[in-house]
Amino acid sequence: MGRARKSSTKRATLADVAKVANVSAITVSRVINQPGKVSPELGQRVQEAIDMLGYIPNQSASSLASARSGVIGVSIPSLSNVVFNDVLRGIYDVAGASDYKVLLVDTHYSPLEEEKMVRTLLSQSPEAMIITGGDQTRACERMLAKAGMPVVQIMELLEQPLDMNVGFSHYQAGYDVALKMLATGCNQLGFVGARMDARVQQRMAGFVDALRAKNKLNQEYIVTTPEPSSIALGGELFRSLLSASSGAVDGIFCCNDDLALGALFESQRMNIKIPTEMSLCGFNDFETSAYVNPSLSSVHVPRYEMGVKAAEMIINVLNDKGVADKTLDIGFEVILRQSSRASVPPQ
Amino acid sequence: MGRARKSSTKRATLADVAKVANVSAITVSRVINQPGKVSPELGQRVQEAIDMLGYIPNQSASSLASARSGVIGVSIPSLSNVVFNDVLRGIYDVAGASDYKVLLVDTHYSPLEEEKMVRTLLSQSPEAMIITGGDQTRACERMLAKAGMPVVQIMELLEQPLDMNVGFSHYQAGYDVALKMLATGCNQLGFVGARMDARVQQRMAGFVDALRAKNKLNQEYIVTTPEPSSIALGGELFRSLLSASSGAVDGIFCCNDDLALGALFESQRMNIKIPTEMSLCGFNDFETSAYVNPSLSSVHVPRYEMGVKAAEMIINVLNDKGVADKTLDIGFEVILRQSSRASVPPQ
DNA sequence: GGGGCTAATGATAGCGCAAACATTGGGTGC
DNA sequence: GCACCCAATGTTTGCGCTATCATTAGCCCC
Repeated sequence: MGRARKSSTKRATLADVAKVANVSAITVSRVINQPGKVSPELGQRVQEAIDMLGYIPNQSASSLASARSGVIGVSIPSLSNVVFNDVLRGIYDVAGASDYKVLLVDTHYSPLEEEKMVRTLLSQSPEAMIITGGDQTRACERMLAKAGMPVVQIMELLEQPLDMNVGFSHYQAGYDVALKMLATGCNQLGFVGARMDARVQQRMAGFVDALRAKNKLNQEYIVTTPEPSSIALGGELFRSLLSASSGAVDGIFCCNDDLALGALFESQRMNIKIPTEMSLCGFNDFETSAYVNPSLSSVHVPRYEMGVKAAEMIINVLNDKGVADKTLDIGFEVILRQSSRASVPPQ
Repeated sequence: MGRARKSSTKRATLADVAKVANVSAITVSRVINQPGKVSPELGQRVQEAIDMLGYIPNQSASSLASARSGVIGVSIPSLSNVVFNDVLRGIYDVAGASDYKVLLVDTHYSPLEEEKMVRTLLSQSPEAMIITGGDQTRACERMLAKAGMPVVQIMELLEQPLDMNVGFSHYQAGYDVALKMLATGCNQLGFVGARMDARVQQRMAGFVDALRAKNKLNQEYIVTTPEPSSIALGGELFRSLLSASSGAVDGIFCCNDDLALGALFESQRMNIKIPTEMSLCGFNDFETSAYVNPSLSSVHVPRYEMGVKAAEMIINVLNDKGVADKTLDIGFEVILRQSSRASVPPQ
């Protein structure tokens, strides 16, 4: 099958182009990679041969010969979590502008799978890597160190980054949310979390520590599950927390906006008044959160910028421009909306 | 900078491993690629050498020597549109299970950029390609044809697919939505669309044709914009349509759930009763749509399955298993919820 | 006007791996 | 006991490209 094909059955090579243009192979290579080094007339002749043959360079051969792949490896925990979309967009935008390709893998939130995926990425000889968080296995860290390439860890701020780091403090964000919710008059604060990956745990730790510091911590008001987040789950956990607290809770910090929206929609169905009977705050600031009624308080994170900065750091290092600071705190902002007591006008 | 590095400064090669294990290079290659062909003792010895050196195969060299890259190229119009996430997840799940890597590019909804990106993908010598829709440039089609590899076009059903095709009829979906909305008692139907890519245009065409067939078409009730969709935009377009129709419209088909949710939230703020004064229907069936109050009618599409099927088709062809049918209609389902007159119980 | 430059092009070699073919050393059948 | 076969391992070669080192021709300077 597929034997018969128009024109030559095999992909054209540099040598084919060279023959047609009546030049040496290396000249064709230069027309493609260093056009300035070839005289305009010859360049044009070669270009015509390239077009005629529909020549597309073989990147494997190029990588092998030059030890440069033009690939940046990126590892994220989940393709379905919208949060990573914006980051990815930032990475792709910057990488694309510099003619780097992005090889993307999904670790399903598992360090072991991450290790396997990083191995896969490394086998492609990327020139740099962007990975999520700091939960790598020892073996994974060793591979990365051995590879000796620029690495950026994103999403969170690490104590001891492998190399470079762009993120923000989830702990501080959780802490700030607690303080703000207390300031708006909540007295019985609860926490709802799902998936419970490292970053969610940090948010929770900050939230809990703040409550403890203010002597407002009630362990029974903390509901978590390893299940992945969803709006449906947010509704369920909301009900769980209500019954666990016998309805005493008057404010809930949900570890992300999925859960928070689920809680908000469920509270509407249960006829619980928001924010008068119940305050809600999410995390990640989805677009929906700003427009739902009542609008949802959340923590805004400049995710696109985080991706951009991570990619820029890498491009700079690859171009020997150096990097001012190996660690960048991209920050966050707690945004109080109508789902919080001291409500502000929409948007 | 970065000169000093632990252990050998260069990545270990097959030959290095071979020397340590005191075997030939090809034996090491076999341990990795065809373990059954090596005796267990030797295999073990080689494996130890691999572990000791932290050897990671060089995929570029492997691709060059074997003419197999293990890469599937995937091209989607947008990284930020959630719709493609589920499809991608399906593709990644199937590809990963068969040890194929996915190289993903983003065309920003531009056929010209798609052409450039396809060229980039082809330079990586993928073994197959998954691309979105049927709007390729002539040059792009030519490249793909010349490459002579399996290609699956996804998201929509094409009249003349380049090769294989998995999708559904956006036209039919739009048509069905119109009929269903009319059946629930709407009389003055409007359409709101953004981005207006090929698929949105097909939905609109189906919707419009159905209205025309029922003699219910009013061109003034059609509001579109080339801007990308968002919830915010949904609210704006909703207002536009209301004023364009002097408030006469009693049902709106939004080309996606972003716009529809924006319209729904805006209608709440304007105190327009849904569905009694206004019916709404979106497209894509986001999770939010099922849980928002009132819940939003939408068109459900099995996106994850679409990704899975596309990847499976490719894997089958690559394994010479053949494919039953080169075109697969994955279908859709119009789901009426509380935002439609003949409302059904939530969920 | 000759030494020494640069710009433009070419020849050669080798990147790391696997395909293809070669070799070895038992087993197997009768 | 001998022809045959297969399993296990090795040798050679080349995939398509670019780094490196020639080579040539023009050119500048004093």
